[in-house]
Amino acid sequence: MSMSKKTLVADHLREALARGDFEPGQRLPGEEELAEELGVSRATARLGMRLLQDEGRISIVAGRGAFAADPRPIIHLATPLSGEDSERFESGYRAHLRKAGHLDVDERVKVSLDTMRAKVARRLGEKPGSGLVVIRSSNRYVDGALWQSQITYLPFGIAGGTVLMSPEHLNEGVGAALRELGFHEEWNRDIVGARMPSTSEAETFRMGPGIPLLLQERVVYQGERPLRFTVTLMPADRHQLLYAGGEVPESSWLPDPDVNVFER
Amino acid sequence: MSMSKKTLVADHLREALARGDFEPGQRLPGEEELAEELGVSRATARLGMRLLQDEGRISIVAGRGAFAADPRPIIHLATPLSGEDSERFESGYRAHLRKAGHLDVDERVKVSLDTMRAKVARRLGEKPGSGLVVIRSSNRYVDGALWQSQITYLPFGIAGGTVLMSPEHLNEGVGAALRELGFHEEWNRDIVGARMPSTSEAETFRMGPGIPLLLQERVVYQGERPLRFTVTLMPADRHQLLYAGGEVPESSWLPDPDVNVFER
DNA sequence: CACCTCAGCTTGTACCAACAAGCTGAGCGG
DNA sequence: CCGCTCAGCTTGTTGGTACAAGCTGAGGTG
Repeated sequence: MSMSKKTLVADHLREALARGDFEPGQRLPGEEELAEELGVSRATARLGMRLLQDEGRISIVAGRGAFAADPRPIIHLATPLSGEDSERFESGYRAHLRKAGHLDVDERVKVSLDTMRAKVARRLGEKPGSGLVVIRSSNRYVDGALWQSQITYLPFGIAGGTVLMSPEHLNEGVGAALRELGFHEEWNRDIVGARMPSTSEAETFRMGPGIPLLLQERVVYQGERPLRFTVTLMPADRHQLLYAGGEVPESSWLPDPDVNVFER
Repeated sequence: MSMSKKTLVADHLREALARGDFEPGQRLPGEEELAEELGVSRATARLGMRLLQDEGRISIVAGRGAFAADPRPIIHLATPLSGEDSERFESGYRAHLRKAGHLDVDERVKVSLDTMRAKVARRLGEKPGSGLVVIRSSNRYVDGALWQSQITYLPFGIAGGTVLMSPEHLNEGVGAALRELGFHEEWNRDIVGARMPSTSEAETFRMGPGIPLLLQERVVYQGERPLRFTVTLMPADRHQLLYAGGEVPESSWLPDPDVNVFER
């Protein structure tokens, strides 16, 4: 069984990467060079490199060349915390970003009002089409590129006419605002999945090919009543989610920055 | 700003799919047909279709054609449960698969003994290279294809010479076995991420291009002592993870089968 | 020194041609 | 009726050519 030539090209590069011939971020041989070295046409070399790109191992930039991938995911604490814990982590999150060399962190919040789409109505336990939802979209930008996109849907019966409808007066976050309004976020259900981004999503997140999108959906309840529904989109090479469960010792909450599911 | 032709091909198909012109699983026009219809070469039509494939929206099969994607993820309850709850869910998981029409469910367990790799040692809080680990790899097959792959690492000091080293006598699962040995799985830390599969991973899971791999790493502790480290690999079009947190009402544990983060 | 332009390198797009390989179903033979 | 073979359709691979477009740095201009 002989492999196809493009597979040989891909294997050649994969092995070189596994051997450590190239530091993360370092430039690899170009299409022309690789084609000559392995005795294939430029088209074939290109297809082989594309395989590596689709595996997320290299990043190809038009006009510059191919570079060894350098994923540095940031671990998010996804387990819901009580008030002061959540603040402690929030500051930790920004600090974590700063420590990784990302100084330019910006958050933009937009609030709008709309009728419920079918999916949102189902999550919030309402009849589709009928009610209104307050939609809070919060986009975090790091170094000018979209880092994380979050959309929170709140039933109008809960958020209508309250502080939750003004983007400015919400420094404490949605959870704290709900608490002040007399609601209690008692429990939540998260669903985590992944899919490839559409071309437009890949653009706004500035994701190269071969990078999946991590999706988190959270519905927060008080008893049987849904308080909010939050959808979070994150490029998977920059985000990983931490869930702690059971009787977690006080000292073990914070994530270990070295933990990373990409490591082999 | 005029788009490239392959982008036009991709847009043409994307819109047709969004319009609902094609049922999930239905065959789309082929490369040749599409090329003629849009006045481009077969090579260009091919590139355009590949974009859609990379987005996970269509699935291309050699010799047959392209088909509208039909993701039907199964929701896994990822929140650790106490004894009887976990059994209730385990049966629910199989039932869920059966309900989705997957009758051929098989699980193969292999056990081996090895020295610790650096990563495993770090998670289990041991010195790298020194200790031994018991490695339990459990692969679940559905309809003949690998559905989920799980590797559990147990320190030799815990699992060595016990029932955990024999694949057969472990119907109750690793958690129950640890309990019988006098250990208590008090709390855990999960990290969830996603990346694209390597070509070999894509083969064993029978994943088409454009489908990411969902990764879950779990370390289970008793106090400060790590009891086990489990890595789970799952194709993201067939798996989504459910995490419940806070004071969850008794009646709300089971996942709603209609919940699906892919729905727009 | 600051700014701009542009040559030259690299990847991106597009087309053509030819053959290989995978899949299905019609049709033949037992 | 069952099973096998094979024609015919569809995608996969490879080579070739040509030009477009993105990026960088050298070098000129003010």
